[in-house]
Amino acid sequence: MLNRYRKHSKKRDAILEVLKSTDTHPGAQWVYEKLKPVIPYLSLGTVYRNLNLFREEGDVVSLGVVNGEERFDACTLPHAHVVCKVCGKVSDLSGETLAELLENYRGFPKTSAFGKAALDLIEIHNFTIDIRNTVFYGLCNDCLVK
Amino acid sequence: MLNRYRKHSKKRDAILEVLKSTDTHPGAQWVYEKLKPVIPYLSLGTVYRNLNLFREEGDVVSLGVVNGEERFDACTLPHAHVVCKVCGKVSDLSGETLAELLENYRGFPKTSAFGKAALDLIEIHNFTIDIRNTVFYGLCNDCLVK
DNA sequence: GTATTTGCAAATATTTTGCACAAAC
DNA sequence: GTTTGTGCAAAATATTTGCAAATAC
Repeated sequence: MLNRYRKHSKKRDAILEVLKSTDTHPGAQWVYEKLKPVIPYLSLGTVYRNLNLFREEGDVVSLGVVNGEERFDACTLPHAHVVCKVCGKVSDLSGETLAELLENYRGFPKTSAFGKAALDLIEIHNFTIDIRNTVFYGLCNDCLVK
Repeated sequence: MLNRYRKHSKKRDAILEVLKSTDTHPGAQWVYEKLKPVIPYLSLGTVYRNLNLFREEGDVVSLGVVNGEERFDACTLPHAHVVCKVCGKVSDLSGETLAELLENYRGFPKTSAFGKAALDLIEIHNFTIDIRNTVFYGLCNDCLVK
């Protein structure tokens, strides 16, 4: 898409595109299985290499390892995530909801545009937090009733 | 310690003890290396098996995978964590600080004893969150200045 | 004596890497 | 034509598991 990469590659385009087409926050295997029927000469290694490239370039955000597999989000707007410990489902936490969580955090400037998702770094406990990598773990409603 | 396990084991005791003795939120390898000089006939598999047992029994909390390694906390009082993306350092987030974060979350009962760390499950976005597994990712001050 | 725990090594699962070939520019 | 990207297989890494021997009760 953008020309930040050294050379153009159809497979790289396809990998980013399929990531952007979903809100399931998938891992490498999912991307591979989704693309393999369309791009027969695709290898899993290429998916891994490009996912890492995207992360380094800031085109995707890693949500960490869920059930042994690293999960990614191609939406890089500042937002946190909630992860179900049982089924591994990952859902977005809207900037507005997060703002409600954080707007009264001591030291956080009340006048900031956080509620408008304009800020993604906050100071907390001597850590500079990237809110996009912040994960709340718990149980989704489906797994809770079981 | 407690008799919830089927049979007593000195090695199991030692593994839980060394976990409780530190605030570094270590992984299996760290526990193994710490104990190996003291308990020569200790195998890494035993550490893994007991860590999983502790987690199932609720004696330790998993903080998820940091730099490819699962990290644990033997303090099971409700508290969240902040993790440095670069060096992997894990720090505790006190119940009071977390309460500041959450006390104005819409729908969260203002009268609850959350600030006293008496509550560790919160409802958010259709997820029931276990705050002990909640992780804020970012940069610690040491890594930020570099 | 029976059931559980452990050492050890092999198996598993995910991700990374080396290298020859292909594609991009 | 040089540089970058990819397929493929092997390697690396963390964790789990099978099984016989050891330990707990």
